[in-house]
Amino acid sequence: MARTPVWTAITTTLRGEIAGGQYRAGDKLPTEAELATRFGVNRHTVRRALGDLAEAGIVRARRGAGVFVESSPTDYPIGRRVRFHQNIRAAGRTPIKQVLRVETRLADEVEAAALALGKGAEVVVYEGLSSLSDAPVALFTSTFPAALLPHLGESLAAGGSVTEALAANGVPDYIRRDTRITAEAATPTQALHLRVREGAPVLRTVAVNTLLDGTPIEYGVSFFAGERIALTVALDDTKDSLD
Amino acid sequence: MARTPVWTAITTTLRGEIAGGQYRAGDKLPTEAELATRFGVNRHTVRRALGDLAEAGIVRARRGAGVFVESSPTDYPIGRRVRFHQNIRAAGRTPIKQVLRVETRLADEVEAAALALGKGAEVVVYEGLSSLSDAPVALFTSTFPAALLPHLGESLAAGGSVTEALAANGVPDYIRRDTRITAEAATPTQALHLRVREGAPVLRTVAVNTLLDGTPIEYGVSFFAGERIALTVALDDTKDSLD
DNA sequence: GGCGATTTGTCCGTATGTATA
DNA sequence: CTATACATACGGACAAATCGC
Repeated sequence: MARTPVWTAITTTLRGEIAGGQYRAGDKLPTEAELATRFGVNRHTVRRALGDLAEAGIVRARRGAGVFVESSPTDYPIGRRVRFHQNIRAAGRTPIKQVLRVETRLADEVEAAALALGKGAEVVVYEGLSSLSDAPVALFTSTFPAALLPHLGESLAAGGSVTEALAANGVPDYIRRDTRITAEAATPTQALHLRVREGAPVLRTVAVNTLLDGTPIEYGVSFFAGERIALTVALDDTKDSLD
Repeated sequence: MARTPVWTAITTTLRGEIAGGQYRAGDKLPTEAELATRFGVNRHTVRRALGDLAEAGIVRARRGAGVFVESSPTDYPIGRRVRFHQNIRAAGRTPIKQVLRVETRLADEVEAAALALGKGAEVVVYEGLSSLSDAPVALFTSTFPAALLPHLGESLAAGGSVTEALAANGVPDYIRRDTRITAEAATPTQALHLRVREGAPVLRTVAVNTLLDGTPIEYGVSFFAGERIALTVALDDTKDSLD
């Protein structure tokens, strides 16, 4: 059995702590000596791990100063009215949306169930890739009931945001009903689009958006590059019922 | 470059769709012929993939009837007042909590910042493993301010739930402030505890729980077996401000 | 219960690329 | 370099189990 080298474990641990938000962009990591003590290894072993992170552009070492976090994952808030573009622009970065496919076809069983459609109903399917400053972060597939939104396809193909396309089709507002989040290994196709290695961890979110009256309007499955994006669940401004 | 076999990709895709909730336990998958058409491969190739899922106990084939989902991931709701034990018991399953370590020590920088503590403050650290019907699902580390909860360590070591231990120490209620979710590859240690293969996708959640007045009371980092657990964010009963 | 359509299980064979001796 | 073995992938045929009418 091939044991994993110690430095690999250290790399993974530190990468995880940066991804998890313990250390944010600009933060200074503990000194090499401190890390060596913490992991119970020699300072050279820590350096091997830090070297890997530096090569990957995650940290940068400055002689005499310390090792600093270069890039930490982008926060992607999940909430009732989350809109990808608005959120990201608010964070001062430039979002890019690339349309991979827009088509109208019959709903499969899963889609029909999620959108509360009958058998044989048509859906508009929108597949795309969201990027941030040249780094792809999310691969998404959104499904809309074609009957409610007859001209949505053309609006989406134009390349704007989903919110805009929906607004142009008479849906001024919508809310997120629920979201399921799982972690998976990237398939080859996902790896290609998200520019991660095959088998790298990705976040899958499955969500249903509804009109204010509860009518399902969008069924979306998204895959996020797990180590570049942190989904945040903000529950600050909410009140819910008892336990 | 070693190409990945087609059947592997199909296995991963189907496993993901089951994990993502498209197909729930008891559901019937599309027929082999339908899947073959969908993926554009021969029926035998689909069978190879289904065979793998069957061997892993994820699906079960019944001749003449179809292929049915055997096990789908457990829902783990994230909300303001989420308690692991209560939730799971509500789902009719038996939760087990295993104490790996309870200690009191000085807070490191990250912990101090999260709990709004000064330098040199002491914290109670509780590390454990949550299981469900013999299957480990979450590896967690919770950190509490020792000053506010002087006897928490003993309560936790007794093995009850965190909610109970906090209640016994004068904290009748607490709420979750925010949660960050990322996907990572399992380290060897995590893989061992969660009984997944090394490098398997895990969900990392970082959360801060506070008293009703906003005082941070718990800083927790948990790792979930990504393909056995689906974090669900229910936003049904909430109202939040504008966009 | 019977019958036919559907669906999985098993067997035959063919071809191709890759790793190994 | 050749021979062999193995995994991948496709195609077809038929048996056996299941389900709906």
